[in-house]
Amino acid sequence: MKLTSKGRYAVMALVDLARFDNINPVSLRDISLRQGISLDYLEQIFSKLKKNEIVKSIRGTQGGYVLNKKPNDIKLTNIFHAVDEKVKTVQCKKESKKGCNGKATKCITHNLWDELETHINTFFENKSLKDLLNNNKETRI
Amino acid sequence: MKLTSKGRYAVMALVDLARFDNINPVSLRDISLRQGISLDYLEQIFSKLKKNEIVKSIRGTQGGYVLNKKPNDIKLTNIFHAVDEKVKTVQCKKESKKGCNGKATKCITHNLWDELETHINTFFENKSLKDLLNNNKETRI
DNA sequence: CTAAACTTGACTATTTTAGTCAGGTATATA
DNA sequence: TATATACCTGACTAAAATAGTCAAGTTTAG
Repeated sequence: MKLTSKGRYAVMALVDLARFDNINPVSLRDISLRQGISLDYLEQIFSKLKKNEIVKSIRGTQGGYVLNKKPNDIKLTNIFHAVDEKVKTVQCKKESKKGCNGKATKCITHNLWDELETHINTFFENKSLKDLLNNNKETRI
Repeated sequence: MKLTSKGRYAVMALVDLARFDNINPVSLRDISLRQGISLDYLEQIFSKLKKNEIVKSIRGTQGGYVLNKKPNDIKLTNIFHAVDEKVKTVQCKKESKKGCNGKATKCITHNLWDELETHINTFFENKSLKDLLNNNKETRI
């Protein structure tokens, strides 16, 4: 099980953004350069972040992106949800008629995977952008 | 981030095996039928489980597989490790010269991903086959 | 008016996943 | 001893997901 680049990039970019948006909007070009992420790819990601009201955009020269909420109110859950990074541990549909794998009985490890999913999601719900900013004060450039 | 079928199947198959191996070795054919997993795929998986000394094999008619340890001593970690299901949250090599993404500075979210990885692995280290058997006593066929 | 920056949608190479397929070899049992 | 059952091994492959690229815009500060 691995985290995709899209999810990782989204978080990296937002942390980067959060550190610099106090004064002016931050351009994707800058984030791209600082974080080593393709500009085109960042554009896709920020389009989703915007749709989910995590960031606001300002067009034109000197434009860029700004956080749309306080860092403390942006949880990893929100970010991942925005970019479609979901935690999936089971194949079977929840509450489907037949249960798991088209079988009559619930698959024997179903509870386990549900537990795992909850365990991971809890982590994401308890981490906000603010936590990450605090974490990185030491290594601030 | 999602769990692959290989990891999920490995656990499902072992739980199935653990429930039936008290008397005789369990054939992959039976597991395949009960769990709805392709026999050929199961063979690949069990080859790895055997190499990692999680199961023993008995060849020939009436043969099959048997657990090689007590259910309490088989943790999810061991199973996942055996079938190469690893938890990967970072792209960058740990302790590489350049740090993350070929950059001079450690990527700003590195600690976060390490934390996440640990969080998930802790779950796997604390769950054993025995826990799963207990969990499913109610639904036992 | 023009360069910087956001906006949108389509396209694609690569990698991973989830298997299949085709041959084996060992052994219990009749 | 014949045979069916079951393990064993390696190569192959279709489909999906990932991680982007590419092209053609629109907006706006200066």
